[in-house]
Amino acid sequence: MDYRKDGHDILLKQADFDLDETLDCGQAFRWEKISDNTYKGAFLNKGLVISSEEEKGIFRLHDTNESDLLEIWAEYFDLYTDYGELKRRFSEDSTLAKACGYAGGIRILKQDRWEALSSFIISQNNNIPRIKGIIGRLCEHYDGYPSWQEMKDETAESLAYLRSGFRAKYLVDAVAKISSGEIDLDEVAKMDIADARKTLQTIKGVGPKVAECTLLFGFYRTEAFPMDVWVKRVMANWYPNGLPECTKGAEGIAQQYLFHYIRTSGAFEEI
DNA sequence: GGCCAGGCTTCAA
DNA sequence: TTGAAGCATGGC
Repeated sequence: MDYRKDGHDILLKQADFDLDETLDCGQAFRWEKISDNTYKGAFLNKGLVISSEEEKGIFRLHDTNESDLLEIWAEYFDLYTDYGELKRRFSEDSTLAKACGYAGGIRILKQDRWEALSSFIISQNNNIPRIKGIIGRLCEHYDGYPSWQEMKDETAESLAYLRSGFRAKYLVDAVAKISSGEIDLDEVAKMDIADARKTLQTIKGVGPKVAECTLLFGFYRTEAFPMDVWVKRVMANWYPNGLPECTKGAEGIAQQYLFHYIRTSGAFEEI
Protein backbone atom coordinates (compact mmCIF):
# COMPACT_ATOMS: atom_id res chain seq x y z
CA MET A 1 0.00 0.00 0.00
CA ASP A 2 1.64 3.16 -1.24
CA TYR A 3 0.06 6.29 0.23
CA ARG A 4 0.67 9.50 2.10
CA LYS A 5 -1.37 12.04 4.03
CA ASP A 6 -2.22 15.33 2.41
CA GLY A 7 -4.04 17.52 4.91
CA HIS A 8 -7.34 15.80 5.69
CA ASP A 9 -7.00 13.64 2.59
CA ILE A 10 -4.99 10.61 1.69
CA LEU A 11 -3.16 10.32 -1.59
CA LEU A 12 -2.99 6.75 -2.80
CA LYS A 13 -0.78 5.38 -5.53
CA GLN A 14 -2.52 2.39 -7.07
CA ALA A 15 -2.01 0.56 -10.34
CA ASP A 16 -4.75 -1.26 -12.23
CA PHE A 17 -7.46 1.02 -10.86
CA ASP A 18 -9.83 3.27 -12.77
CA LEU A 19 -12.75 4.95 -11.06
CA ASP A 20 -15.14 4.95 -14.03
CA GLU A 21 -14.38 1.35 -14.88
CA THR A 22 -14.73 0.12 -11.30
CA LEU A 23 -17.47 2.29 -9.82
CA ASP A 24 -19.71 2.56 -12.86
CA CYS A 25 -19.60 -0.91 -14.36
CA GLY A 26 -22.75 -2.38 -12.89
CA GLN A 27 -21.36 -4.16 -9.86
CA ALA A 28 -22.41 -1.49 -7.35
CA PHE A 29 -25.24 0.96 -7.74
CA ARG A 30 -24.75 3.85 -5.38
CA TRP A 31 -21.55 5.52 -6.51
CA GLU A 32 -22.43 8.89 -7.91
CA LYS A 33 -20.17 10.79 -10.28
CA ILE A 34 -20.13 14.31 -8.83
CA SER A 35 -17.55 15.80 -11.20
CA ASP A 36 -15.36 14.79 -14.07
CA ASN A 37 -12.90 12.82 -11.95
CA THR A 38 -14.71 12.39 -8.63
CA TYR A 39 -17.17 9.88 -7.18
CA LYS A 40 -19.17 9.94 -3.98
CA GLY A 41 -20.36 6.72 -2.41
CA ALA A 42 -20.38 4.54 0.65
CA PHE A 43 -19.63 1.15 2.09
CA LEU A 44 -21.69 0.08 5.08
CA ASN A 45 -22.81 3.69 5.30
CA LYS A 46 -19.33 5.02 5.77
CA GLY A 47 -19.18 7.64 3.07
CA LEU A 48 -16.26 8.41 0.79
CA VAL A 49 -15.39 10.95 -1.86
CA ILE A 50 -12.64 9.69 -4.14
CA SER A 51 -10.97 11.45 -7.06
CA SER A 52 -8.41 10.56 -9.63
CA GLU A 53 -5.59 13.08 -9.74
CA GLU A 54 -3.91 14.47 -12.82
CA GLU A 55 -1.00 12.13 -12.41
CA LYS A 56 -1.96 8.67 -13.61
CA GLY A 57 -2.43 6.08 -10.88
CA ILE A 58 -2.81 8.61 -8.08
CA PHE A 59 -6.09 8.85 -6.15
CA ARG A 60 -7.31 11.28 -3.53
CA LEU A 61 -9.47 9.88 -0.74
CA HIS A 62 -11.10 12.96 0.74
CA ASP A 63 -11.52 13.52 4.48
CA THR A 64 -10.37 10.14 5.64
CA ASN A 65 -7.56 8.68 7.70
CA GLU A 66 -4.99 5.96 7.66
CA SER A 67 -6.96 3.40 9.67
CA ASP A 68 -10.06 3.75 7.47
CA LEU A 69 -7.90 3.39 4.39
CA LEU A 70 -6.23 0.23 5.62
CA GLU A 71 -9.19 -1.39 7.35
CA ILE A 72 -12.09 -0.35 5.14
CA TRP A 73 -11.24 1.08 1.76
CA ALA A 74 -8.27 -1.09 0.89
CA GLU A 75 -10.49 -4.11 1.55
CA TYR A 76 -13.50 -2.69 -0.27
CA PHE A 77 -11.50 -1.78 -3.39
CA ASP A 78 -9.67 -5.12 -3.18
CA LEU A 79 -6.30 -3.37 -3.09
CA TYR A 80 -4.55 -6.34 -1.52
CA THR A 81 -5.08 -8.35 -4.72
CA ASP A 82 -2.62 -8.01 -7.59
CA TYR A 83 -4.80 -7.34 -10.63
CA GLY A 84 -1.73 -6.96 -12.83
CA GLU A 85 -0.89 -10.57 -12.13
CA LEU A 86 -4.50 -11.62 -12.75
CA LYS A 87 -4.59 -9.81 -16.08
CA ARG A 88 -1.35 -11.47 -17.17
CA ARG A 89 -2.92 -14.83 -16.41
CA PHE A 90 -6.15 -14.03 -18.23
CA SER A 91 -4.28 -12.64 -21.24
CA GLU A 92 -3.18 -16.11 -22.28
CA ASP A 93 -6.60 -16.06 -23.89
CA SER A 94 -6.89 -13.68 -26.83
CA THR A 95 -10.42 -12.43 -26.11
CA LEU A 96 -9.64 -11.84 -22.46
CA ALA A 97 -6.43 -10.08 -23.48
CA LYS A 98 -8.55 -7.62 -25.47
CA ALA A 99 -11.03 -7.21 -22.62
CA CYS A 100 -8.28 -6.58 -20.06
CA GLY A 101 -6.61 -4.16 -22.47
CA TYR A 102 -9.86 -2.34 -23.10
CA ALA A 103 -10.63 -1.62 -19.44
CA GLY A 104 -7.68 -2.68 -17.33
CA GLY A 105 -8.74 -0.59 -14.36
CA ILE A 106 -11.65 -2.74 -13.27
CA ARG A 107 -11.48 -4.13 -9.77
CA ILE A 108 -14.04 -6.19 -7.87
CA LEU A 109 -15.73 -4.24 -5.09
CA LYS A 110 -15.96 -6.34 -1.94
CA GLN A 111 -19.42 -5.25 -0.92
CA ASP A 112 -21.66 -5.90 2.03
CA ARG A 113 -23.54 -9.21 1.82
CA TRP A 114 -27.01 -7.89 2.43
CA GLU A 115 -26.53 -4.90 0.17
CA ALA A 116 -25.29 -7.13 -2.64
CA LEU A 117 -28.12 -9.62 -2.20
CA SER A 118 -30.87 -7.02 -2.09
CA SER A 119 -29.33 -4.87 -4.84
CA PHE A 120 -29.14 -7.77 -7.26
CA ILE A 121 -32.67 -8.85 -6.41
CA ILE A 122 -33.65 -5.36 -7.54
CA SER A 123 -31.43 -5.67 -10.62
CA GLN A 124 -33.31 -8.52 -12.25
CA ASN A 125 -34.87 -7.85 -15.64
CA ASN A 126 -34.04 -4.20 -15.10
CA ASN A 127 -31.67 -1.65 -16.56
CA ILE A 128 -28.79 -0.04 -14.68
CA PRO A 129 -30.11 3.55 -14.60
CA ARG A 130 -33.40 2.41 -13.12
CA ILE A 131 -31.69 0.07 -10.63
CA LYS A 132 -29.77 3.10 -9.40
CA GLY A 133 -33.01 5.05 -9.12
CA ILE A 134 -34.70 2.39 -7.00
CA ILE A 135 -31.69 1.96 -4.71
CA GLY A 136 -31.34 5.72 -4.49
CA ARG A 137 -34.93 6.02 -3.25
CA LEU A 138 -34.33 3.23 -0.74
CA CYS A 139 -31.21 4.91 0.65
CA GLU A 140 -32.88 8.30 0.74
CA HIS A 141 -35.79 6.85 2.69
CA TYR A 142 -33.50 5.21 5.25
CA ASP A 143 -30.73 7.82 5.16
CA GLY A 144 -28.25 5.19 4.02
CA TYR A 145 -28.51 1.62 2.83
CA PRO A 146 -30.86 -0.17 5.26
CA SER A 147 -29.82 -3.36 7.03
CA TRP A 148 -32.21 -6.29 6.83
CA GLN A 149 -33.01 -5.62 10.48
CA GLU A 150 -34.22 -2.14 9.60
CA MET A 151 -36.43 -3.59 6.87
CA LYS A 152 -38.13 -6.16 9.11
CA ASP A 153 -41.54 -4.49 9.05
CA GLU A 154 -41.59 -3.71 5.35
CA THR A 155 -44.26 -5.16 3.10
CA ALA A 156 -44.65 -5.03 -0.64
CA GLU A 157 -47.16 -2.22 -0.07
CA SER A 158 -44.90 -0.19 2.23
CA LEU A 159 -42.14 -0.42 -0.38
CA ALA A 160 -44.38 0.88 -3.16
CA TYR A 161 -42.56 4.23 -3.16
CA LEU A 162 -39.51 2.43 -4.58
CA ARG A 163 -41.47 1.70 -7.77
CA SER A 164 -39.52 -1.54 -7.98
CA GLY A 165 -42.46 -3.45 -9.42
CA PHE A 166 -42.72 -7.19 -8.82
CA ARG A 167 -39.32 -7.15 -7.08
CA ALA A 168 -40.69 -5.65 -3.85
CA LYS A 169 -42.20 -8.95 -2.73
CA TYR A 170 -38.84 -10.62 -3.33
CA LEU A 171 -37.10 -8.15 -1.02
CA VAL A 172 -39.74 -8.86 1.62
CA ASP A 173 -39.14 -12.59 1.29
CA ALA A 174 -35.37 -12.12 1.62
CA VAL A 175 -35.82 -10.10 4.81
CA ALA A 176 -38.26 -12.70 6.17
CA LYS A 177 -35.96 -15.66 5.54
CA ILE A 178 -32.98 -13.89 7.10
CA SER A 179 -34.77 -12.45 10.11
CA SER A 180 -36.42 -15.78 10.88
CA GLY A 181 -33.00 -17.41 10.91
CA GLU A 182 -33.93 -19.70 8.05
CA ILE A 183 -30.98 -18.19 6.20
CA ASP A 184 -27.88 -17.00 8.05
CA LEU A 185 -25.56 -15.00 5.82
CA ASP A 186 -22.63 -15.77 8.13
CA GLU A 187 -23.30 -19.46 7.55
CA VAL A 188 -23.60 -18.95 3.80
CA ALA A 189 -20.14 -17.40 3.88
CA LYS A 190 -18.72 -20.65 5.27
CA MET A 191 -20.52 -23.00 2.87
CA ASP A 192 -18.98 -24.55 -0.19
CA ILE A 193 -20.12 -22.82 -3.35
CA ALA A 194 -22.77 -25.38 -4.28
CA ASP A 195 -24.52 -25.18 -0.90
CA ALA A 196 -24.24 -21.40 -0.87
CA ARG A 197 -25.91 -21.22 -4.29
CA LYS A 198 -28.67 -23.59 -3.26
CA THR A 199 -29.32 -21.74 -0.01
CA LEU A 200 -29.52 -18.30 -1.60
CA GLN A 201 -31.85 -19.61 -4.28
CA THR A 202 -34.45 -20.60 -1.70
CA ILE A 203 -35.24 -16.89 -1.52
CA LYS A 204 -38.03 -15.89 -3.85
CA GLY A 205 -36.64 -13.84 -6.69
CA VAL A 206 -33.17 -15.30 -6.33
CA GLY A 207 -32.23 -17.53 -9.24
CA PRO A 208 -28.85 -18.46 -10.69
CA LYS A 209 -27.85 -14.99 -11.83
CA VAL A 210 -28.73 -13.12 -8.64
CA ALA A 211 -27.10 -15.85 -6.54
CA GLU A 212 -23.85 -15.61 -8.52
CA CYS A 213 -23.73 -11.82 -8.27
CA THR A 214 -24.39 -12.01 -4.54
CA LEU A 215 -21.63 -14.56 -4.06
CA LEU A 216 -19.14 -12.69 -6.21
CA PHE A 217 -19.71 -9.13 -5.01
CA GLY A 218 -21.12 -9.76 -1.52
CA PHE A 219 -19.05 -12.77 -0.45
CA TYR A 220 -16.00 -12.34 -2.69
CA ARG A 221 -16.41 -15.84 -4.08
CA THR A 222 -14.34 -15.21 -7.19
CA GLU A 223 -15.28 -18.56 -8.72
CA ALA A 224 -18.90 -17.39 -8.99
CA PHE A 225 -19.77 -16.56 -12.60
CA PRO A 226 -22.87 -14.43 -13.17
CA MET A 227 -24.47 -14.96 -16.57
CA ASP A 228 -26.72 -12.14 -17.64
CA VAL A 229 -27.78 -11.47 -21.23
CA TRP A 230 -24.41 -9.89 -22.01
CA VAL A 231 -22.27 -12.67 -20.61
CA LYS A 232 -24.49 -15.17 -22.41
CA ARG A 233 -23.53 -13.36 -25.62
CA VAL A 234 -19.88 -13.59 -24.58
CA MET A 235 -20.17 -17.32 -24.06
CA ALA A 236 -22.16 -18.00 -27.22
CA ASN A 237 -19.83 -16.02 -29.48
CA TRP A 238 -16.38 -16.45 -27.97
CA TYR A 239 -16.45 -19.43 -25.63
CA PRO A 240 -18.86 -22.02 -27.05
CA ASN A 241 -16.81 -24.73 -25.32
CA GLY A 242 -16.62 -22.98 -21.96
CA LEU A 243 -14.23 -20.61 -20.25
CA PRO A 244 -10.47 -21.05 -20.78
CA GLU A 245 -8.37 -22.75 -18.12
CA CYS A 246 -6.53 -19.52 -17.26
CA THR A 247 -9.66 -18.17 -15.52
CA LYS A 248 -9.86 -21.05 -13.04
CA GLY A 249 -10.73 -19.91 -9.55
CA ALA A 250 -11.17 -16.32 -10.70
CA GLU A 251 -13.98 -16.79 -13.22
CA GLY A 252 -15.97 -13.99 -11.64
CA ILE A 253 -13.18 -11.46 -12.06
CA ALA A 254 -12.68 -12.50 -15.69
CA GLN A 255 -16.41 -12.16 -16.14
CA GLN A 256 -16.26 -8.55 -15.02
CA TYR A 257 -13.72 -7.65 -17.74
CA LEU A 258 -15.74 -9.53 -20.35
CA PHE A 259 -19.04 -8.02 -19.28
CA HIS A 260 -17.70 -4.49 -19.51
CA TYR A 261 -15.92 -5.21 -22.79
CA ILE A 262 -18.88 -6.59 -24.69
CA ARG A 263 -21.33 -4.09 -23.24
CA THR A 264 -19.43 -0.87 -23.89
CA SER A 265 -16.59 -1.39 -26.40
CA GLY A 266 -18.64 -1.97 -29.52
CA ALA A 267 -17.20 -5.47 -29.82
CA PHE A 268 -20.71 -6.93 -29.80
CA GLU A 269 -21.82 -4.87 -32.80
CA GLU A 270 -18.90 -6.28 -34.75
CA ILE A 271 -19.92 -9.90 -34.24
C1' DG B 1 -43.65 4.13 -29.25
C1' DG B 2 -41.99 -0.34 -29.08
C1' DC B 3 -38.24 -2.96 -27.42
C1' DC B 4 -35.58 -4.30 -23.74
C1' DA B 5 -33.29 -4.42 -19.25
C1' DG B 6 -26.76 -7.56 -14.91
C1' DG B 7 -34.15 -12.81 -14.50
C1' DC B 8 -37.35 -15.28 -11.97
C1' DT B 9 -41.85 -17.66 -11.03
C1' DT B 10 -45.36 -20.30 -12.65
C1' DC B 11 -47.56 -23.45 -15.34
C1' DA B 12 -47.89 -26.37 -19.06
C1' DA B 13 -46.40 -30.47 -21.62
C1' DT C 1 -36.70 -31.47 -17.64
C1' DT C 2 -37.38 -27.99 -20.80
C1' DG C 3 -40.21 -24.03 -22.86
C1' DA C 4 -42.80 -20.11 -22.86
C1' DA C 5 -45.82 -16.63 -20.94
C1' DG C 6 -46.20 -13.06 -17.45
C1' DC C 7 -44.35 -9.83 -14.67
C1' DA C 8 -43.88 -3.69 -13.09
C1' DT C 9 -41.53 -0.03 -14.53
C1' DG C 10 -39.09 3.16 -17.13
C1' DG C 11 -34.62 4.01 -20.12
C1' DC C 12 -33.51 4.59 -24.67
